[in-house]
Amino acid sequence: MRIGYACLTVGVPNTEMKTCLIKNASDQKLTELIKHNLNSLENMIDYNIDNRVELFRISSSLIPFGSNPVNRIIWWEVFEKQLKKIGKKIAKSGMRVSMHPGQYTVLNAVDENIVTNAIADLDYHARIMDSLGLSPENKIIIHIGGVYNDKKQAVKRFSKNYERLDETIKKRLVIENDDKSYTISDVLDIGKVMDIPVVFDNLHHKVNPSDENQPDCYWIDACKTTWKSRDGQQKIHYSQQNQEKKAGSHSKTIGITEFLAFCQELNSSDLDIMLEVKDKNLSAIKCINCTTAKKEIKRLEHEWSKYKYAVLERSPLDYLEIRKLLNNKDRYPSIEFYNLVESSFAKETTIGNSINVAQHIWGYFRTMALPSEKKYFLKLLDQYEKGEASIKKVKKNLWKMTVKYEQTYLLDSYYYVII
DNA sequence: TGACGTCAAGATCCG
DNA sequence: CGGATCTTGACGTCA
Repeated sequence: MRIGYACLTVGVPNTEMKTCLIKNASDQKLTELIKHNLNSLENMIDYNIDNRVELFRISSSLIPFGSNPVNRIIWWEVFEKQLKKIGKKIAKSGMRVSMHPGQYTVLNAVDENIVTNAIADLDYHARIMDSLGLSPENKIIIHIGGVYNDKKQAVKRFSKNYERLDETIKKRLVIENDDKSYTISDVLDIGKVMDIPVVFDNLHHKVNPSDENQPDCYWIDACKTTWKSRDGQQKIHYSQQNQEKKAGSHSKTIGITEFLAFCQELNSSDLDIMLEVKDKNLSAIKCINCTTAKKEIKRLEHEWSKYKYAVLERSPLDYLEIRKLLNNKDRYPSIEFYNLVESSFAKETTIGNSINVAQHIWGYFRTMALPSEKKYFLKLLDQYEKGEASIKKVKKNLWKMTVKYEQTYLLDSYYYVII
């Protein structure tokens, strides 16, 4: 089982995707942006390799306006070398990547212009995969599209337009159930007839269920038959409901207990699970650590080094509890560990806790900080205590110091990520 | 015509 | 002027 995350990596410097407004999209600007984004992608891939993340979705915004005529850069030639280099890293590490054009790429549209745009967009996505030199198991996932008051005709148009696609797209294309129009049984019907692999999305299914009432594992098994050996291991999308938002909204983090219960229900574990969740790589590593066969305590200790100050800010009790939990080096208490982290994140920070943690972190720079830096920090902290400055501002200052004085231990801390 | 979803760019406000 | 916060953009469907 491989578990991964989508598009962006949180808490890792130099992994941001840049873009611009279409009116500012000059050749020079676009070239700069592409160069920047490819560097970010390479950093994300490096991060994934270092952290044993073997499944990853590449953002569609890698090449700004990648399928818009405004972008006339022959990027696959200009950046051929770096693309090949990144692709080699991916393939060599055994990582599987994918891409997912958004809800606005509609292959079955009535308007021919929109269909042409959709095909151009799929061309663009396939070109990325091709220029990375990746095999057809690295998929491009789309939804069926609109209904236009006549699902039968709409499906027919999907099939017809699918046949117009180039082989380099077809060999990678995968279809997925959505949260509004096409249920998993709709998509399975299409996938079986047209020989297209089907991705099951559990949350879309919850929001837009099939008439046939069956548990998730039934549909996952049903989708399995659409995955041929040339397609690689079957993939699904997994997410949890954000309780504070409307149905279908992704949760901030993956609740580990709920995730493991889901995994328990699965009939087979030869499955790739793409998480769709706000905290991205954080949840991916959590789920990987709780399902891995390599139960090494040092993995949890490494996680703890990143989570500890964010936990301490919310709950000193949970902080002590986790420290105690990780004391025994013969155990691998991954589930208890993440349950405690989640439980602390459910609590609010207090001004007292935040000041305590900020002072603790200041301790890393105490000996090298300039008097002026110390004065500014103390002033900020005083303002924060009186409600005149935000904790964000305090953290920003501490981040600046962390970078300046190269405190590597703090550079990875989620203290700066989870605010 | 606006909501939907997503994220960063761009615009504007504030001290 | 720099930093913080609000608004816009880019895409297509549907109510």
